[in-house]
Amino acid sequence: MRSYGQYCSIARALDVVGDRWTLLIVRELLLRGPCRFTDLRNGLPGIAANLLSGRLRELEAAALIGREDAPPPVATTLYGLTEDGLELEPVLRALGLWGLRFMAADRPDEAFRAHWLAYAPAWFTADADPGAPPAVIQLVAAGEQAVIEIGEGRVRTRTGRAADPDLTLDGPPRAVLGLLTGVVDIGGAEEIGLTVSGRRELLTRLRPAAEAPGDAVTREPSDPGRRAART
Amino acid sequence: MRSYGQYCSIARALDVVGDRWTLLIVRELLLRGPCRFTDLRNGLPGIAANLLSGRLRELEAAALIGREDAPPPVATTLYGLTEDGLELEPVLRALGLWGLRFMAADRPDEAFRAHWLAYAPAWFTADADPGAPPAVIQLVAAGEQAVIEIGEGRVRTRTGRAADPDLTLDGPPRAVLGLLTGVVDIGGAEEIGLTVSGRRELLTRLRPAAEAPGDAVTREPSDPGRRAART
DNA sequence: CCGGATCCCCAGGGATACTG
DNA sequence: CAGTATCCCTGGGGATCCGG
Repeated sequence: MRSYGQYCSIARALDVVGDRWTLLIVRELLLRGPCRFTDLRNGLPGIAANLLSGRLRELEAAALIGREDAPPPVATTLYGLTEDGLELEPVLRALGLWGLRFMAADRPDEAFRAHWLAYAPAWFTADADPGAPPAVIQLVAAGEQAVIEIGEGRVRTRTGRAADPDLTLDGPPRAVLGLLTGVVDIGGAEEIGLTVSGRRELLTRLRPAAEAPGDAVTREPSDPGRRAART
Repeated sequence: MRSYGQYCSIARALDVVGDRWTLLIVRELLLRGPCRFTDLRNGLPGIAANLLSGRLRELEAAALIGREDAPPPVATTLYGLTEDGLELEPVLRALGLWGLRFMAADRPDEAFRAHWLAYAPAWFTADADPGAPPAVIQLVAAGEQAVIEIGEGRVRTRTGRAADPDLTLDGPPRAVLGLLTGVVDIGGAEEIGLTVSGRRELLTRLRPAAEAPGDAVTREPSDPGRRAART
């Protein structure tokens, strides 16, 4: 990316990760761990191969990712985040939290992947009843599957199926994710195709981070910049 | 921006603010409050006028900014952030914090503005001794001036001059900001041209957020995505 | 099949000039 | 002051092709 030429940490950060696709590549590596070229391509539907290869080179030059040769059984090169790259997680969290507000809009032909189904509840919900016994929720959306495990105040997720879930949510992505992240209520979710089976009351245990008091969205009273004099 | 076509809140957020210059426009409005076209242009050195006008139209369409007609004494239109736009602050904070690591590199011909000098200590430092009496630090860098006011556990800043500062820091931007944000130590800062006059011990009271334990950079033990199965 | 490289085309960005 | 208009050119999208 052409540099903005501004001595400001936001501008300098964007000099490095402001290019199109760059933050989404970091998202993939953050959510899935070290990936092969093809894994990345599959997790980034719409990216051109030359662009991906170019970005990987740039990211390696900036030391945000590293290239490791996998041992014999795999025998291919894996791309993984370096420490600097991993530290972009707060940026992606903040961006993803802010982006929740757009998840209610219906855009039928968007791509969808299981690990996107998994990270959203892990990042944007909390266990509202830490003392309660562990519970397992199965998610199914657009053919992709993920599992939520709530317990000990944590919300953990993984892709795939659970052996014996306490609750199963099945429906279009925006019904499943919309309900979990709080942009749609349960009535609205069922109206747009959500199927709920099992212990419904578990839903009240998952507290969406969006719009909740005291979370990252809430700004603190001190707002330094706004007070900046006009010279 | 062309949509990424992915049903993921990060991708959808980038559909809206991922375009070149867009987040920097939001930065300006966040730091300075409602601005005129010319103020924005001045705070965004390097942007082309047509591009700025186009972005403002897009941001207005996305309801991140609003256009208000200022009362007679000004008699011009002001651009200001809406609630949705203001809520991008955590994103810019995270990005700016991550970008601090690049602030040590010397790029002599970068542009610099007083309000960038002001926001960095306000966002990225804390009062290490909340019980101590209030103090005022004058910053001067590349002809731009800002003031830090520490007191009651808060770090507030504004552009301009202070009447009677307890400490004055003067030097190239990367010496002043590098020292305050912790990417350079005081010895290194003086080597690259920092002049310190007044009560030096005040510097120990400003604790940089970067690399400090328990701050936003530190990832929590649960790392959901990394555990995602490979299908 | 994996990991790219090459080519062509076009939209979006940069610089400058101009106008209400 | 607040933009618009124009031109040029880079960088991204899409397809195809190639070596391992």
